[in-house]
Amino acid sequence: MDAIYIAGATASGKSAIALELAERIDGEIISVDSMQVYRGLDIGTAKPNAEERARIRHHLIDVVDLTENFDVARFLSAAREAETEIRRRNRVPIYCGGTGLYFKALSSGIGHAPPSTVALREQLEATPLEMLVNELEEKDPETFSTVDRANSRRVIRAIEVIRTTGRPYSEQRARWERKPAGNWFGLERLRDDLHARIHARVDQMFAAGLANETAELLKRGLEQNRTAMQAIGYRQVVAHLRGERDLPATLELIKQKTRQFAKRQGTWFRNQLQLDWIQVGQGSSAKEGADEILRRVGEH
RNA sequence: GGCUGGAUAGCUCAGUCGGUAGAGCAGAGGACUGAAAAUCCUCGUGUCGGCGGUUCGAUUCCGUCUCCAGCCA
Repeated sequence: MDAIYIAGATASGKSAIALELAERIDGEIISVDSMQVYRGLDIGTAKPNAEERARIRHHLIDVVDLTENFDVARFLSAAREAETEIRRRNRVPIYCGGTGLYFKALSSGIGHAPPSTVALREQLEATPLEMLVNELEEKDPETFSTVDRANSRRVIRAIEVIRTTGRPYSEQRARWERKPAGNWFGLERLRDDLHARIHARVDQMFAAGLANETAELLKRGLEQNRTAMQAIGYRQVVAHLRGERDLPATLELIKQKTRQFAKRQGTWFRNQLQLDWIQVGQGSSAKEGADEILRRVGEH
C-alpha cells in the first residue's frame, strides 16, 4: 500500500486517527511536526505518550536535542530515511502532522540551497531591511520581484543563499507545482468544534504540568533555542514564569494563539497543498475517521 | 452628599483649536521554498453615554441626567 498522508490543524484529532489507522493496516507513523522533533517539548506539543508509542512505532519525534537546530531539509532527509526503513519492514508509512511547509517539502522537494549559518544570519538581521532588499534587486531580480519584500525572514534567507553560494536564490529553489492528490488527506472540523477542542486541550496541558515542564526546560537551555522558544504554550509560560502575566491570562493567551495558528494551518493546507478533505464530525470517533480514510484509499 | 477625572470600533485608548473620527489588539481573508507553532500582507460607519441649549453646523462648547474610578465628608 502507498504511503498515507494526513494533514490537520492542531487538535483536529489527526493523531488518534493515524494511530487507529496504523493498527488497522500495519503501519508506522511519521510525524510531520516542527516542534515534536525536540526532546523535552512533550506536554506543550501534545506528543504521543509512551503507551501510544509502544503500540505503534513513531518516527521524527524526539530526534534532536533542545540545543540543536532543525529545519525542513533535515526533516525531509530524516523522513525519507524513515520511510525506507518502514518499507523494508513491509509496513505502511503514515505521515501525520500539522506543519504545512514540511508536507510541501515531502511532495515537491526543497531545492538545493545551503542551510543557514548563525553568524551570517545574525549579521543580516542587524542590517536594515531596505539595504537587503536593494541587494536583492541587484543580485537576484527574479526573487526580488516575487518575494514578500516586507517580510524580513524571506529577504534574509534569499540574501543568505546568494552570499554563501554566489548564485541567485531563485535558481536554487525546487519548482513547486500543485500535484494531484493521491493518498493525501486533510482533516477538517467546524470552527466552533475545533475551538472547543483547542480550549479543552490547553486546559489539559496545564493540568498535566506544562508550567513545571517549561520551568525544567528553562534550566536545560530552552531560551537558547530560538525555534523551540517559538512553540506556542512554552513561550507564553516563560513570560508567565518571569512574572509578566498571571496564570488565567496566560491560559487565555495560549488558547488565542493556538486558535490563530489553527487558522493559518487551514489556509496553508487549503491553498498550498492538494488534499482530499475529510469532514470530521463533532462526536465522531477515531475509528470512523480511519474507516473513511481507508474507504477513500480504496477508491484511489 | 460634595469635589475631580472618565464615558469614542468587540477590547485598550488617541483625536477633532466646532465641519459626523483613527491606532494597537481581537476578528476575517490571504501569502509562504533550509527559523514555519515562525514571519508577513489586506480589511475600520462606530446613536463619539442620554436629553436639552448655543451655532448655518456639536462627538467637540454650555447645562443637566445616568454610569464608572478616585478623593473629601
